[in-house]
Amino acid sequence: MGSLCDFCGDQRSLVYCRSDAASLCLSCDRNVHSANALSKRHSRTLVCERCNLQPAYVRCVEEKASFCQNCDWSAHGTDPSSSTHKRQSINCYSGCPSASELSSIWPFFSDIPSMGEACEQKLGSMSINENHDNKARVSPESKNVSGSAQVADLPSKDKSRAGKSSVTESRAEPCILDQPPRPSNECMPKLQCPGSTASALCEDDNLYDGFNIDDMDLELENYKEVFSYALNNSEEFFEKGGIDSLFERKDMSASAGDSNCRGAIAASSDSMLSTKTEPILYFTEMQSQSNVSFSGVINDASAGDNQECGSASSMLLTGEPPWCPPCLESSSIQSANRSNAVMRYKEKKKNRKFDKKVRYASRKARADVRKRVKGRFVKAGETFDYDPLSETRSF
DNA sequence: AGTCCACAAACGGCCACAGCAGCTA
DNA sequence: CTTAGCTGCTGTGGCCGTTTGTGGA
Repeated sequence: MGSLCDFCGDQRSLVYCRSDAASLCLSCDRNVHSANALSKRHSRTLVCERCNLQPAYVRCVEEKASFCQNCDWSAHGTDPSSSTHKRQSINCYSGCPSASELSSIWPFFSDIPSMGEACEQKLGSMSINENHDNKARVSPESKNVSGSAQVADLPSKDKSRAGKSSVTESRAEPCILDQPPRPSNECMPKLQCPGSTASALCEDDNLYDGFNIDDMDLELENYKEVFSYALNNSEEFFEKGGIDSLFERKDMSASAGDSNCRGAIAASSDSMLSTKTEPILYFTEMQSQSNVSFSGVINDASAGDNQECGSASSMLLTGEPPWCPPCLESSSIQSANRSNAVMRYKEKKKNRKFDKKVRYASRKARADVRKRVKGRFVKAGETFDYDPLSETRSF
């Protein structure tokens, strides 16, 4: 039996929203995410059926269960008998898909206990198109299944920019191994997947082991093009949850990959507009995510066990590029949304903890007892103004 | 609307030295 | 091939100067 819905506390939670860091039942999922344009962008996926805490990224055909990366590893990574289980990547979705649309996303949809039934009851008559009654919003939201269409809608200047970018060049083949390719469908909710690059990474148990700064540097030209937008349009960037999304993704990357990277990223998380490392990461994010949204139906394997990359998905995976023209909403709604977004960003930033990881405890132990002068280490035996042990001053 | 100022927060450098990797004899 | 010795690099925490961000006048 799974955990209960974080919203109603009554029904069993079935889907996980990374942006909200919440597990929801289908009914609440729809209620919550049909509230406004921003929430519609939230990327959701199935909740892990083992831990019921993390978003699932893979489904085991044999066990008919969805797993987050951690649980997948514990279930399949260590047991030779189960390691051969056939597994399918699980797609993310946004908007408010109907039951049939969910079935399209997840072929195993009806296998999920109580899912199909609940869905038919609660979502049967629903369609994602309902949520786009405002035609002004249709272009980026509901009509968007293939990212390339978005690119085509871009103003000429941005179009050329996008065209030059490797982002558009990397669109393409569906990357799901086990799932049959599906035709593009305008009624389908947006499917958010990381594309071939990211999925390849995630199919590997050593997530981001291949994380290579040098490789990214090769894309510096593109990075500049893309990142310059964030510099010039920082407010809109924030409105779309950009910084948070970026940070969370970076955090994931670092923790999953190189611990050295983590410190650098965490230390400079609030100055992303002024450092080199982060825009590179941002570009990488843009690139990999764009692969997804531009290629239509792809897996969301990049999510992996990353609990925190959800916002990245919510912003970038929706297929709406940061340079996308704003919707034709009333200015008051936009203003309110922006205020809310900025407020949420500040709140999250405030609560965020950069738990520095000490790699060498022995060095830390020494540093903790080392005498100092104005914070600087001094040679043994020399006068000091601060002794961590006695917290006294020698002069 | 644009400019200036004050304040707060964040950032980066500095220091000594144990431990580690790589190299040579 | 193994071992010892050497060299160069890394990382550790607190302080401080500089830079950046923010809000009010």
